[in-house]
Amino acid sequence: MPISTRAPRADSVRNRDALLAAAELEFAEKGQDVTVADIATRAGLGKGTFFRHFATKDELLAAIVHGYVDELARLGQRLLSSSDAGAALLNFLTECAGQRQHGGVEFLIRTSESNPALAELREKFYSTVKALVSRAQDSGAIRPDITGTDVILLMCAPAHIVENLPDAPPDLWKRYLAVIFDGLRPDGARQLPSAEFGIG
Amino acid sequence: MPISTRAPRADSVRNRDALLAAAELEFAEKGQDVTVADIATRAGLGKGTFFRHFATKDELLAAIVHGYVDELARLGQRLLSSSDAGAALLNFLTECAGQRQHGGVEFLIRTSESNPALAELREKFYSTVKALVSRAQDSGAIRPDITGTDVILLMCAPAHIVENLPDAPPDLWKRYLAVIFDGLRPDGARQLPSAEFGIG
Amino acid sequence: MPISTRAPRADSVRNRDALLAAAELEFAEKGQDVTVADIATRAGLGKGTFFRHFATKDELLAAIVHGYVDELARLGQRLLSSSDAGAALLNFLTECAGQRQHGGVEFLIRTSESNPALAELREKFYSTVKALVSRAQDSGAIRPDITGTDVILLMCAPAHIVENLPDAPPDLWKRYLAVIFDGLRPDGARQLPSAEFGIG
Amino acid sequence: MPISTRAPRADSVRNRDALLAAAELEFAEKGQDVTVADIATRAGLGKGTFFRHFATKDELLAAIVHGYVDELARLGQRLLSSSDAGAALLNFLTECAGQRQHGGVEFLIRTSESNPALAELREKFYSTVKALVSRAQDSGAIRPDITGTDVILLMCAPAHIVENLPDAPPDLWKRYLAVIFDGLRPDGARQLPSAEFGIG
DNA sequence: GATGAATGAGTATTCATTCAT
DNA sequence: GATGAATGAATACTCATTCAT
Repeated sequence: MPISTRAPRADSVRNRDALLAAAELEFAEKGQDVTVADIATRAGLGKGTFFRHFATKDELLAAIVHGYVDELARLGQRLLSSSDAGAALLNFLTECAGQRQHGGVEFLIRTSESNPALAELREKFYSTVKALVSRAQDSGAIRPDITGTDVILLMCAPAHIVENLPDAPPDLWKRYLAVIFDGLRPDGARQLPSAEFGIG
Repeated sequence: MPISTRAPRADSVRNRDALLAAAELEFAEKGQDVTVADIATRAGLGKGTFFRHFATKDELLAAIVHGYVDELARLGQRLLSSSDAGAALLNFLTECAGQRQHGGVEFLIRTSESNPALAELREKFYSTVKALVSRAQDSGAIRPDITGTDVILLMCAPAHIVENLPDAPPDLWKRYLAVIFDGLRPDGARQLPSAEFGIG
Repeated sequence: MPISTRAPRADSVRNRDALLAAAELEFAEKGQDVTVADIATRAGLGKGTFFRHFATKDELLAAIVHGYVDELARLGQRLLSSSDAGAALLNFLTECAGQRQHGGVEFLIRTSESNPALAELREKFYSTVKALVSRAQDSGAIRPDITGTDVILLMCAPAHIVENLPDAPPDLWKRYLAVIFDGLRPDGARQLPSAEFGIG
Repeated sequence: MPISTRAPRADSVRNRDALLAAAELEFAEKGQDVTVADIATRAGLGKGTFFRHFATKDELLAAIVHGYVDELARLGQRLLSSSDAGAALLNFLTECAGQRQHGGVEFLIRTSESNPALAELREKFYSTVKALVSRAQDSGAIRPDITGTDVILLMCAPAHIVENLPDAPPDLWKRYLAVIFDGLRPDGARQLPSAEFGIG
């Protein structure tokens, strides 16, 4: 098969990426009220093209989340071989909270099983986090009564706290990640209630 | 004057309360996308009745928030005279996070000055929290590098973390409040970044 | 029967008049977009009272028109005995166009037969105008090819022309009544088309 | 480029025209209370299609008025070079009053400056009428104490007079234009009151 | 494959009219 | 009799999704 069959595919990939990038920018600027038309226009494409790539607006959302969480999961995997397990977890959480689309993990947590690709990724992401937490606990950096589920849930808090906060410095979330991470440390840890809940 | 002259007004109050209650339930269930029609139906009333009581959907929201935050502000004021300042702050945060409509404080933080009653309440609430934090710091229960703004922002996190989480035990938020509160303690506190932001 | 039975009736009349007066003021201020609530409030009454006096908003409108047109019809009757028939017609048209509620005649013209009182009044009003026109023609003040119907229809024009005209002097309508009246005079009158239409 | 690339646009234009036509019919039948839904239905289209073509109900109105008045303004310009200035003005006024959508000029007079295209057209239209009047006065066909503003305002009267008049012959308005035009003639003209008002 | 026109269900809000008190 | 609370049909406008070109 000649090059001609590849050309449209290359175009198609480019369009898909353009839509994803445009959507991220739009979401970052306008929050949840973004319209499909806005995304398509920003990508320089027609609405019809949008729906050729994503059957649904939600599917685009899932694709964004997938790309984002996949990246984090890979990072987590890499950090599993770090020698300083406590620093590894902190690095990981910093990346998780710091990215533009922090909403990714939240979305992942709350999305139903309807999307198989996402469900699979979720398993991978969760187990990675749990492994990171486990190693950090073994190294004494994190208190032992904390579960992987706890960290997964607490992970989104710093970014959410500063979301939509007018006039806040852009790295304010680092401050709240620091507080929460201090809360995860063994120093002066008090007894925690209700441990029986596990996610994933 | 017999009760009969007040009766119609009593009905009206009952309806107003029904609308507020219905709205809280709907918000809790469906998030921010609740429709006026749903609220009215849930309250067993017609749409028109909704608008007799609240000129606008936003006005209802403001009313819910006001009632909720006002209660918390009063509680905070009472706790200011408690002898154990650390316990007082923890009690306060527990109340804040534990109520159904935890979104109230978040809403308060992000609302513009357009509603004077709410703006005034915000001042009162903020200064109460700051006073509680200050006293807790003086008593040594809270680390000194934390500001009132920090506590105001962190306050909403526990409830938000568990929001919309399927199958979670109803008091799971207490666990995350405990972690965050441990992070606010002086024990093993690490240096915090970017302190120059102040809210209110 | 003692005085007590008269008191409510006096009140009733007072309320009805208050509603009529309030409605005229509201219409004058806000045009056609007046609401029943506005009228009732301006009259210092409840909406329920409004509907006790007028089964329908339209019925109130009809009542206003009736009062207004009735006054004009009486004036017309009086002017029928004036010695100067031309001046009588001009006086009459001036009154018709000059009143606040000039819309009355228009309303009368366009209203269906559904309101018997109004239908009867219409007959009286029309015949009065026709008589005034006829006398003016006999006296030579008005051209002979003009019908009563013509005058009835032209009557509303001056007031309508200046209606809703921003910054116009309040008596601008007199200017256009003068032009139209000059057009009704015999001097230099040209042939008129299509005379076969008769109203009333 | 074959026709096929233009075909979708042709459809769109057809729909736009259908909406304009439907709107004119609806306005003519029901006055100002026409609903967007009615217009769309009459055009055989969905509501959404209406808003694809006109961002707002008012914008459609403006489009109708613009098309109509623009045509009249062009006619007026052409008539400016006619040799019989009096006949030219009468022709012009006949066209103005005779069109279905006579409301255009009225709308133009009363519309605020919010629409720049319309504001510009208004200037053009006004100056054209004023020029026609001026020429007619110079030729002795029109009395000298009449202003362009007077003619602009009087212009709408014939059509308005017969508007919504049941059972009236369709050209009845010509009769009232004739009367008014006779009133504009110098023959037997009486003194006019209050000349100091100027529009445009 | 790409485009953008068409669609129509959905949303907040208004207001004449009814009815319980 | 008076009141004003309740009602719900009606209205302009939005937006995800479909489909003809």
